[in-house]
Amino acid sequence: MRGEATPRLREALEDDIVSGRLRPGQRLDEVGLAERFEVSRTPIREALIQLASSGLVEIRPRRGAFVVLLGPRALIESFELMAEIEAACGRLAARRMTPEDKAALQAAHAACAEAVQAGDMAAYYPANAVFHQAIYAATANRVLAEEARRFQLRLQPYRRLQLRVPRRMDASFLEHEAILAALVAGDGEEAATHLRAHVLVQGERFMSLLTALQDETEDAAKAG
Amino acid sequence: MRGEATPRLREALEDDIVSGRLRPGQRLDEVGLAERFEVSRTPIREALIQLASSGLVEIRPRRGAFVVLLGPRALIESFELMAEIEAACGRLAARRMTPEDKAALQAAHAACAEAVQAGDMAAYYPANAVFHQAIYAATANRVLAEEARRFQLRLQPYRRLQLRVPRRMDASFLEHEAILAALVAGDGEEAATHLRAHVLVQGERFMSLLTALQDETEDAAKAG
DNA sequence: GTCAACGATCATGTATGCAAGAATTTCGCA
DNA sequence: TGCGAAATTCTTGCATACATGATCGTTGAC
Repeated sequence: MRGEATPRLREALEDDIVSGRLRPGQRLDEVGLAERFEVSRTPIREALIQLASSGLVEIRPRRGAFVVLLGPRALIESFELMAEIEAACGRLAARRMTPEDKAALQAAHAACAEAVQAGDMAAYYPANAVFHQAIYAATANRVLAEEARRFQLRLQPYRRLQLRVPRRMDASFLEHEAILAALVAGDGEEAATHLRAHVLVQGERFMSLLTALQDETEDAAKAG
Repeated sequence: MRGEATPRLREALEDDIVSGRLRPGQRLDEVGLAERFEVSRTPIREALIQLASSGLVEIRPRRGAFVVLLGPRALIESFELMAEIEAACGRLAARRMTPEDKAALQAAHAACAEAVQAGDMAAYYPANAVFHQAIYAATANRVLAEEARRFQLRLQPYRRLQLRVPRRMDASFLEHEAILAALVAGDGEEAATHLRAHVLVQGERFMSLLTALQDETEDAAKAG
């Protein structure tokens, strides 16, 4: 294996976490990972440190690395921050969008529309991510775009659960319509407001889902 | 050698960079640092990776670690992002400030006032940082506050140069007054607007200063 | 029978060793 | 004397070795 190992490991682990193959709270054993990826512990450790800095992993000194498990409070706060970042992206994107940016955004929106009409949630979520990334790109601010992408990744493991919220996809798509309209019209404040609400409502829906799941778990615990 | 070395090294290097003892663009030799701190290369590498993730250091594969030197474009973009983050902090803080938060903010403002009256720039800059941190704390959102602090650190090496901008301190203090008033009045949008402008103007002043310095450097290069 | 303390076991944190790529210097040639 | 190429040197990236602190099981006391 010639290429650099650490970046490859970071991406692989990142993908495992974001895709849900590694669950929040799960312990990441250095030796185990080293064996699995057929490298020594050193690049594993370096990858884990990077993931910790990007917020996907938590390293407790002398106790090991764990896939970050955001508590209810941290989740609310994270969605709130994400909402503000997205709002900022919308503000700036509305003012600076090039025709190419608009075309890319509309294409992403069309892909979302297709997924909605097909009722295909599995297709909607990546399309949704692309839609938002198109907004990031249109800000003409790479630092901001990178920050937005970081947080998108960070919340990805939790967003996945939203698949279980009924009719969320249709609502999301309607919100996208309003966002797109504001952006195309060049109305930054309007775009910011819609985007903020769009992300916040996701967070709220998610929190209710979470409490519901916790109740289920508690009931199961009591029953078992 | 007691306690963990890596966190200590990270903090030490962070401090060196933020304080300006290590200049942007400077190379960070692993062996040299290992000797200086009397540890092996391993914890040095881990500290550097962490600093890279927090944006203070850039690691170029096989070429070493360097104190991040933000180009003009990245600087503008970073200040723009910082402006949006601070604006978001203001929006939320205005709505959620407790009496304790207000007291802390007013105390920080008073410390700034003292520095201004004394004409003491060296005292004003830390006081200014405390003022902004008081706003972060008042958001009641630790994730957001942490993010704001990260970027404050990241831009610190560049802000220092602003000491040379004449009358910036007085202008900054007047802007603080408007921000404080909006926050105490609970007007989130007003606070956000003032904070955004406050940070953006810093960025703009800084950019003009930077181009001036570059001209000087070029002249010196031509002359030398 | 329960709890606490001690010891064995294991994982992490750090040090050291080694190989491959980058930087530098020197040597050859024009 | 100036430029280019090869070889040397140096540094990074990864592997391995070792020590310290955590975890878990066992044993003993109450």
